[in-house]
Amino acid sequence: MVLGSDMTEYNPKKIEKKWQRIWEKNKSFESKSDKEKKKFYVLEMFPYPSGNIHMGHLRNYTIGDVIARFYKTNKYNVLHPMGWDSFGMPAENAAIENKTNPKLWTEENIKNMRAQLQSIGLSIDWNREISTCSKEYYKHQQKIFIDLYKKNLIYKKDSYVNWDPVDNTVLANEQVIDGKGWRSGAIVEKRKLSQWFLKITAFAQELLEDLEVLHGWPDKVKLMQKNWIGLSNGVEIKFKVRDIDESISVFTTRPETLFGAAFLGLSVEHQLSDRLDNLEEFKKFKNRCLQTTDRNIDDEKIGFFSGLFAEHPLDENIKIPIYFTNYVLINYGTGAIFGCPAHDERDYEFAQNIGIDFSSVFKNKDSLPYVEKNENDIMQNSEFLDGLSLKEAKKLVVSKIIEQKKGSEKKTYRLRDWGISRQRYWGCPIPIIYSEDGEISTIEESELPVTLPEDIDLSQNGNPLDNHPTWKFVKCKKTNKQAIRETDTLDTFFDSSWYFLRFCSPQNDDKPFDEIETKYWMSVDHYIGGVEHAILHLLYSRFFSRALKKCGYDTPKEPFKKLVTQGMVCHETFKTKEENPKWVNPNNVLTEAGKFYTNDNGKKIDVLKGRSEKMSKSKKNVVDPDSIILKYGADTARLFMISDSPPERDLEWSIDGIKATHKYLNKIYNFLTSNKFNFTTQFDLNKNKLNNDESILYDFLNSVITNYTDDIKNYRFNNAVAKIRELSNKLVKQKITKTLFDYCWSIYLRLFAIITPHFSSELAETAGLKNNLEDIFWPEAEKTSKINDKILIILQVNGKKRGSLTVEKEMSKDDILKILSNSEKYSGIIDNEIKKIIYVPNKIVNFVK
RNA sequence: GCGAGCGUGCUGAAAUUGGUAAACAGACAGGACUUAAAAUCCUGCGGGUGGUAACACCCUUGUGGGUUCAAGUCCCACCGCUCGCACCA
Repeated sequence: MVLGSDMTEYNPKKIEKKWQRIWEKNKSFESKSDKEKKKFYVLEMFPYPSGNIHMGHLRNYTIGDVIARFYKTNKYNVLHPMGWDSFGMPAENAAIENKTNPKLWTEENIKNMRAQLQSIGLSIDWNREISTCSKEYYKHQQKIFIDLYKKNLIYKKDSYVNWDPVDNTVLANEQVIDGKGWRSGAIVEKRKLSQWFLKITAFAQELLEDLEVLHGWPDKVKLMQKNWIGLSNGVEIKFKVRDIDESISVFTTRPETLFGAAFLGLSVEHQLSDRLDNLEEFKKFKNRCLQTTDRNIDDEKIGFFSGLFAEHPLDENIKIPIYFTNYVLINYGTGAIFGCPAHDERDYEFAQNIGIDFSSVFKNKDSLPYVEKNENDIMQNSEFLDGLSLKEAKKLVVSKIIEQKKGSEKKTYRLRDWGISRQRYWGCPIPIIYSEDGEISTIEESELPVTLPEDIDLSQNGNPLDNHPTWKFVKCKKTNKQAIRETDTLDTFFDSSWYFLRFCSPQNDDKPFDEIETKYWMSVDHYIGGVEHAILHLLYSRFFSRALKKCGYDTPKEPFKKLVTQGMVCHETFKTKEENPKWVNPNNVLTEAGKFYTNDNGKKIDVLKGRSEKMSKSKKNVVDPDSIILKYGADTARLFMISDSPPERDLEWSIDGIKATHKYLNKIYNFLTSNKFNFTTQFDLNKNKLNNDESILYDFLNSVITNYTDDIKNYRFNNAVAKIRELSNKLVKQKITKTLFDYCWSIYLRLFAIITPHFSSELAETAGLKNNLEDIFWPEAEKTSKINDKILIILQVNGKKRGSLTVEKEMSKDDILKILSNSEKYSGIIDNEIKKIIYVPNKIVNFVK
């Protein structure tokens, strides 16, 4: 294209730097609490500083930024901070690999990623930046730990963990692959360790019930949390063990089948198993059960007879054998069940394996196992219940059990307490010491933080804090006795369960957060992040808010008012055709005659196109956002990220899409620099002076403002982009009066600025705007703007379109019929065969024949 | 196995409370400009029938049924895909 004399070329690199500097200099995005102003807290889930931002970050932060900028121009006091979830294993692993220190590695990464995020042009208040691995952050976290401990919301208990015998460390479930340690390859054992737990189950009911209040959350996420908490209503029943002074409690949701009990099944981790622990046979059995790390539904159900019998709670003459089994979970209910093989598939399978007799307790239901629950089924083989319906039997059994003090009604949750101990170095130290006499005490508040030692040796096996020559040895200040520090560190989910509170007063040295500030800013109005955090992080954060409240902090119960879960960024994948196919980077794939191949040192190798999958290093389909921003600019990248797919859906990455997006910005930039216009916020022309086409355009402009605003508010960014492109397509093509031209393009830039801020700011400045674009109030649509009062009515016969008619708005049915009968084209529609005419004003006339 | 969601052109998608299906894009094809290419601009782009043509008509939202004047949208069944949980007593 020949450049016009006045035209300047679109140079994103130059203008993006320029505007980022201006925003920084003007402190455009710093937020101060201003009680007079309405606040808006936009937060994206903070990143783990792995070294480089990826497309998922780019998408996440673009979405958040559009919202933050939208509310800012709508004159809200916006809080839009950023920080780093900077503790965690990757740093430790990288440190071992690169022979460096996790702290240095993390700090390097943060520096790099901060620069990358800044190059996107995000409207972030960088003054509020926090990092969870900094002393200034974890000092307060240790205080929170102590507060929770004092309120009995943190406790220590023995629990079985995944233990890697080679690396001498505990592994998280996701680090155990096929029963082996992900790094060492050693077979993972279950080992009993004393671990710290957070009592999240104390809030199970509340966390469940309050889901109903979360109107701004996707139903899907709420349902996932509901299922995760997993409430079931049932009865806890005590079975007396014969000959010894013990009883076993079991939980059941089907008390009406109590006379179908053929055995008691106990987890090998049930405390009663201690009695058999010196039996060599049993030890073997127990180990076998414990070794299967991921207890699989396909595992054969095995049992070990305890030698003991229980009494039936409602008939002491019935003797029930007690078995230890591998299919009863210690973590659910009481770790013991009564087995009813006739009416439970698992118990049925077990009874078959062991050879236990059983019979149906429902009349005419002899095809076993019969697991349906039909309220009208009639009982049999159940003593005093015989002849009653299931419904009646249930009621009667429960009342008898309660009456005879053999048990009570109970709610049970699937949710378990949250284990927060990690035998790792790179995490927040737990502020606890153990004196020589075994007493556990918390560190004095004045002595916080307990800092991590920097001179550590990561090359040894096991917990580096435990291995450190001096760190753990201390003297108890209170008793002057020798003591040892807790060497476990906290799970990083602990770090991220309250960071959104810290953002409200990130520099406060005295307290985790200043309650005047949190009172103003909390809750987070919009929280945006990946759906993979639907359960853990979000549930933990909800729990923390409640737990902190119990500790006397003034926090809202629900931290996140509205939750937006964005989809993944996907990209096409290619594989070689070998027997063990290798992934091939799409950039290295060429096409020829509809076939795909790649070049390997001059050799052509055929490859197969796979389906589009989430970008990942292992599938070699990653595209680095940095390179895209460098080549096409941040505005192109931002616009592409939100143009095509709605946020909650997966986004298909396409370089053609990026190119086309860039082409569009280029086109508008060139057009507006060669067709000079003056930026204006006012339309000072008598609307009656507009010609017909112009008044249609003016109406359209107002409809764009309305719809675009609505779309942005509701995260329909792809629709918003479609509207604004429609507007610019019209404006580029149509010849219009200068005043209207100026006004329309000014509106365009104001609307578009939240998506492409550098681009819009630059063009607005070129057009003579002296202030900052983001300080101008969001445009408002003129509600009375319908200069053009015509409307399109669709004509249908039997619901099928037969034509259309342009009429005055709100025209009556009779008037429309009159027009139709006078019309040459449509008079034929109206004949004697019409049975009925359906008229929907301003929309449709349907003739039913 | 249980629970949830989704199936619309070659592709990403759009379609307020049921009311013009395919907006806005991408890919592709043709044309203009050019020695040529790139860039840019213009045109076409779900399928079919008839017509030289403007145009007219028919079909089309995974499959089959239903409700309704009217169904992509609501209801039932089936098929397919995706996600979450998974021995939860």
